[in-house]
Amino acid sequence: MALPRIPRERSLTYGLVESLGQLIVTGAYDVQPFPTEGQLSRQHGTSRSVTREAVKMLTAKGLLQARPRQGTSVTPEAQWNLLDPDVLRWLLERKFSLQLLAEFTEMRLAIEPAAAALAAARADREAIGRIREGLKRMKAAGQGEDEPVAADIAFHTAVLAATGNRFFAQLDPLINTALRISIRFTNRIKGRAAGIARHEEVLDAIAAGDAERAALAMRSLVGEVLALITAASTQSGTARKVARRTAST
Amino acid sequence: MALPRIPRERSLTYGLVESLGQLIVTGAYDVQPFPTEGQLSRQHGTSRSVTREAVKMLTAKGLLQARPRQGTSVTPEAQWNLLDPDVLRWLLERKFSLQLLAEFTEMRLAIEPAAAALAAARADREAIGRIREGLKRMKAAGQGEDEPVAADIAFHTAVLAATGNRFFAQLDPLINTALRISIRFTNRIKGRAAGIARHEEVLDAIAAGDAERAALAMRSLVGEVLALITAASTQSGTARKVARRTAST
DNA sequence: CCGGCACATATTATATGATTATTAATCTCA
DNA sequence: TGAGATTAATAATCATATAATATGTGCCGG
Repeated sequence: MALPRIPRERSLTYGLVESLGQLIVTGAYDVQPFPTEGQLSRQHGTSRSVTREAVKMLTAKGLLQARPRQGTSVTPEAQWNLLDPDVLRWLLERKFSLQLLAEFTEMRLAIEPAAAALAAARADREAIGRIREGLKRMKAAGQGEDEPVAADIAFHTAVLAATGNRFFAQLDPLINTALRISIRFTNRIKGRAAGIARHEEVLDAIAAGDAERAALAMRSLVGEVLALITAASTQSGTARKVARRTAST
Repeated sequence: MALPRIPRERSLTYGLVESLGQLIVTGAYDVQPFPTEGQLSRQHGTSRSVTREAVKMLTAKGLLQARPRQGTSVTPEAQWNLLDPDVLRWLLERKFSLQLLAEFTEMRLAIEPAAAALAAARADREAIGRIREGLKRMKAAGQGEDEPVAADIAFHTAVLAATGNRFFAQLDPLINTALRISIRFTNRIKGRAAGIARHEEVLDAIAAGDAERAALAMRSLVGEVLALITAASTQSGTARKVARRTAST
């Protein structure tokens, strides 16, 4: 069997993109002006080529803008491409806020029920099989840390893929990232048993080709998550605790 | 009054990103292998710095990947970041397909009703004012080419902004691009009078704070567009005509 | 005191050439 | 035949130089 090709993605440039991306989203450059190319190079011990290429990548993601004489600067947050997986990841991992997680979950609440409905309408056998597989993994998973999370993610990924719609599928990495954070968070509050039952409901409806029921089931599933999040953002004690825990990861 | 600052965005690098992006999405490199850095530089008359930085930007958008000895290559289409405004624009403008437009509209059908509901629930006076303004512009607009389109886009933009949710707002440039194409297309088929009435319905519901009605109204609005598109993709005559017209723009 | 205009200047943009690191492909030898 | 060494192609990185471009800044005339 073919060896799982190891993607490098660990060049100086990519490393710098990661570092800078995280620094930017955490607001490190909100007070001090963004350094010039030369300063950046010196600070990170990279040549100007590497620096420039990293800056260009961040520009492509909407985080930076550069003009001669004026220098490079962080773009206003409204222009950041939140739908870029890297940007969302940096934000959720490095500048966690219940507000942001809630807003993203609001979008999930729009997307995932529709995805379930599309999957049910499409009724692709193979795709449904993969959803079922995800659910099985959830049931089989012990109380460890990693596997239950991976299984849950596999379930949602499979639903998105089953839509046969490239844009829904494209949301997968975003939802993955948010789920990882989200699960870490909701697990604190309630057990997983009820969750599995709800997931089962979604699968049943999709397998039965009942789009409407699938959408409703998925809506209640995601809606519950959103409810937990918004509830927590009022009782700020929990919120702060999670924020701290996440930031330190 | 402050002069409208002219964004440059017309450097060699950005120009090359545009050219290459369009070439890539149109499948120009599906048969021949992607050129090496040196070849690219010669072909486009740019230095290697510019070439490399453009390639890096396209890498950030998921269109390219590069490894030593193996060279640069176009990533499989599934990995393209369709949610990047540039990528979507290149695809819709240079490689128009009813299939893609339909898939995007399916996503709009998930997003926009939810956005309308959120806007209604939020009931931000000022934001609703901007929606109303968009509608007024639609009514006032003559039969010219540009203004009605701009007004329609302003309406949808205002609704997305009124959600107060950054992710919904982030979808704005994508929906703008798709709308421009979409309108160009649906106008061929039916007049605009009915459209205005539907838009009015959405505004009324939002202004009344009736989330459910707002969602329903928006759903029927977008649903109609989707119906037109899917209907057209069966009778391929129209489809081909639009495709040609779009490609030549 | 004010407004406009030329100009110096800091910074990014572009160009060029050389060197290094990586890795697919090839070759060698047991 | 297969494992290990070698080769070669290519991106990655570095270093340096020149060009383009805004943005103050100061001068001048009113």
